[in-house]
Amino acid sequence: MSLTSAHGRPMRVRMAPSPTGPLHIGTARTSLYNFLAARHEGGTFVLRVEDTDLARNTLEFERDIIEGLHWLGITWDEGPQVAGGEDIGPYRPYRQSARLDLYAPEAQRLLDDGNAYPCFCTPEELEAVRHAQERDHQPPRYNGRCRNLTLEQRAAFEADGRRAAIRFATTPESVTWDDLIRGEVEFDNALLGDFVIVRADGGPLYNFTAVVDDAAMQISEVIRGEDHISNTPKQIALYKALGYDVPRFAHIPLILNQDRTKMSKRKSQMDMDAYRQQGYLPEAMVNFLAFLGWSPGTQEEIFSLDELSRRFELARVHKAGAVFDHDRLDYLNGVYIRALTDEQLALRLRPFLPDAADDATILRLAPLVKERLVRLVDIGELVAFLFQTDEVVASWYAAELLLPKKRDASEVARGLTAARDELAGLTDADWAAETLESRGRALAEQLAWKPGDLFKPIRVAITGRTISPPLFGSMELLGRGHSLARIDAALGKLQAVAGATGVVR
RNA sequence: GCCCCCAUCGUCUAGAGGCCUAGGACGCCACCCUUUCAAGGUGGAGAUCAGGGGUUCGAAUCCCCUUGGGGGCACCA
Repeated sequence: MSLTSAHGRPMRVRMAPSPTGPLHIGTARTSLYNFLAARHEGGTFVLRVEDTDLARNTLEFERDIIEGLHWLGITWDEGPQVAGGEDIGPYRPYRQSARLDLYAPEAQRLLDDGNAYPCFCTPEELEAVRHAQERDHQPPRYNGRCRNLTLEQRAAFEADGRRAAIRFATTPESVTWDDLIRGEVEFDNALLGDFVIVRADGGPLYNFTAVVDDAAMQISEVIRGEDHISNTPKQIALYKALGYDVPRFAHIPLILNQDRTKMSKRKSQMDMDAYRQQGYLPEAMVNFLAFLGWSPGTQEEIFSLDELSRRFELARVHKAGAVFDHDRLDYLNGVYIRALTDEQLALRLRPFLPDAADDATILRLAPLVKERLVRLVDIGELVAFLFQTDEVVASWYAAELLLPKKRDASEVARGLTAARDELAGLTDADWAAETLESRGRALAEQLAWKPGDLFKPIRVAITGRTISPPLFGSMELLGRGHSLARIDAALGKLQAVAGATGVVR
């Protein structure tokens, strides 16, 4: 069943992030697609760190990217497994900063074959040309000034102290490739202009290093974002000039902001770590990301990473971009939270709760909040009442909040007092949700109140809010002493109001 | 400006000529359940398949044009 690549070998794909920023949604999604394609085909997934932009890349970002991918459950067969760590795999090293020596000979080969030439133009000169082209409504591209310099002219520039960049000499011809997702794509290289492959300071540039490395690492399929489509003709020209086999290309659709522009930091939350810190589960994130541009063709929508590996096919990836829909992510996160056992949920909740919360309490809490959590971080607000003093909780609400519709303060005070007396009769040992509920209901019936009317003031007294986890479970967790104290505090507040309006209890 | 890509409910999508008076999910609305909020259940609104031409007995599905949207045009990646 395993498909073979363009060259008859097993599939080898790669993800090549640049550690110039933290892991973002787009990188994660492209990594996921590469990972899934490799797993589906029984191929190899390579991680290569493209850190040639010395000015912008950092080890911290590399760590964020690697850890973020691992958090999602994405693993790779070759490449660094930890930031700054040792590379694994037969094509070591996998960090471009450690491969610098490999690019120079290839650039020299291009020079020797006449496929590249030194360019002495300064940034200012280039800028001037660009401006002139813009003014004349010409496409902005290199004018080829240095392409046919004589040896004397080159020597003169060098004597002048100028350092040359290396430009690739583009052949004006039409290139075509059969994109795995888009089908045949055609491009006229005459429009390209001679692009720089090595900077004047000797630093090799992206289009060049990517080609040299992908060839060296025997990459068979290049799966990357649609924003790279326009790099493809340049790279194909490089592959050919260097005498390498050209891999197959698959350009996946972009992830979009709400306004359908390419997802950007400005308009969307892009850092994966931010989602992690808010308590999005990696399972939900993976499921969500996978469907941004792919679907199995059925009505199923909940998939684990393993199931995705089994079902994912590049051929089913869409061409159109997909908007990142937070509502849907939230929904999926809820689905995955609800699917957790209490033990699993308790474990995941730990980092989102105060240190005062002990493991036993968290475990008892889990079933109470499971159906109410959208993100794990929401646990804080939901159970804050458990970790605050009775005084603080009392300060959260005004006495009016204790009153159900159509019941005044003195009535509620009466009901609450009855509840307090009833519950005070229970021992610590009897203080369990089931008992509390049956006593509460019996009392409501006795008073001829709707249960809800009696439970509302108790709820506010216990939790300080009108919205809370199930009342009796909450009281059980809070314990007898604090529960009774909080009801007393509520009664005190009612008294003040009733007193002010002249109503005697 | 030039080049390339794309186009089904607000959003994610099903759909590879007849099964489509276009299906599912999220979101939204209503009702049910219910101690609040959720969760769950039921139902509903929501897409003249961007528009126009073809091809065909028959088109969301194939072709062409138009329109709209996006991406790219660095000594960044």
